[in-house]
Amino acid sequence: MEDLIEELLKARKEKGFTQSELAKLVGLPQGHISSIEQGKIDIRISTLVQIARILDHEVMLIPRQFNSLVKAIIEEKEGVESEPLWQPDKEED
Amino acid sequence: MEDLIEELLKARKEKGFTQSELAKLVGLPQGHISSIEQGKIDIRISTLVQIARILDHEVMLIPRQFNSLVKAIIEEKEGVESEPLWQPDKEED
DNA sequence: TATATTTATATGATAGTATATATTAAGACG
DNA sequence: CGTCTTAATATATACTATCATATAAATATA
Repeated sequence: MEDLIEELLKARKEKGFTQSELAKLVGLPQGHISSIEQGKIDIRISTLVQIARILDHEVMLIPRQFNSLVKAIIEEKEGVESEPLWQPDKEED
Repeated sequence: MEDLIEELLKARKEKGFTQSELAKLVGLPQGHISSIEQGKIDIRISTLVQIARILDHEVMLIPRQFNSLVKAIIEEKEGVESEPLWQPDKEED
């Protein structure tokens, strides 16, 4: 859960936003961004989604079976050319 | 944001849990599950994460560029054999 | 030091949460 | 049919935490 917060912070820095800039874009007070990034509060979903969107991210529910695959994609862990990272489960009908 | 809630409901049904069963597993009152699934409240991250975990899901922040790919994987949209769904961006150093 | 920029804190209104209770739904059986 | 019982979902009220507004502290730069 703190991971999500860390990612928000990382994403903000990557986009070069200050807390105030992000706050204005999201429509929240800057103080909230501060509290959030310090892990002082347990924000609501709508707040998370709002911030994530401004930072070009989407909040998604990932079925556990796909966790590592999705993480690999996001972290762009390339290099493993030997076997495919993913192939569709044979479930046709 | 309501999508996330719908997915929680779908996941609960798929696992065959009642609201009470889920509530007990998560450690929340059943009434919360009810309110959540009715979309009456804007729950906190920790609550979302707790419920998701019990339902074998993980809450993740997906960079926008990977949205459709991740969705395709999750929805197991197989069949598109012609071109690869994903290949690593050439960013090797 | 003075000034500007960025981040952190304090306090009252709003909304999620905990506990308990009520409503609804479906079956069993006289 | 009627109502008894049990399971499943929904609501009511007190308590706690987020959120809004404002202010303070910290950091940097000249």
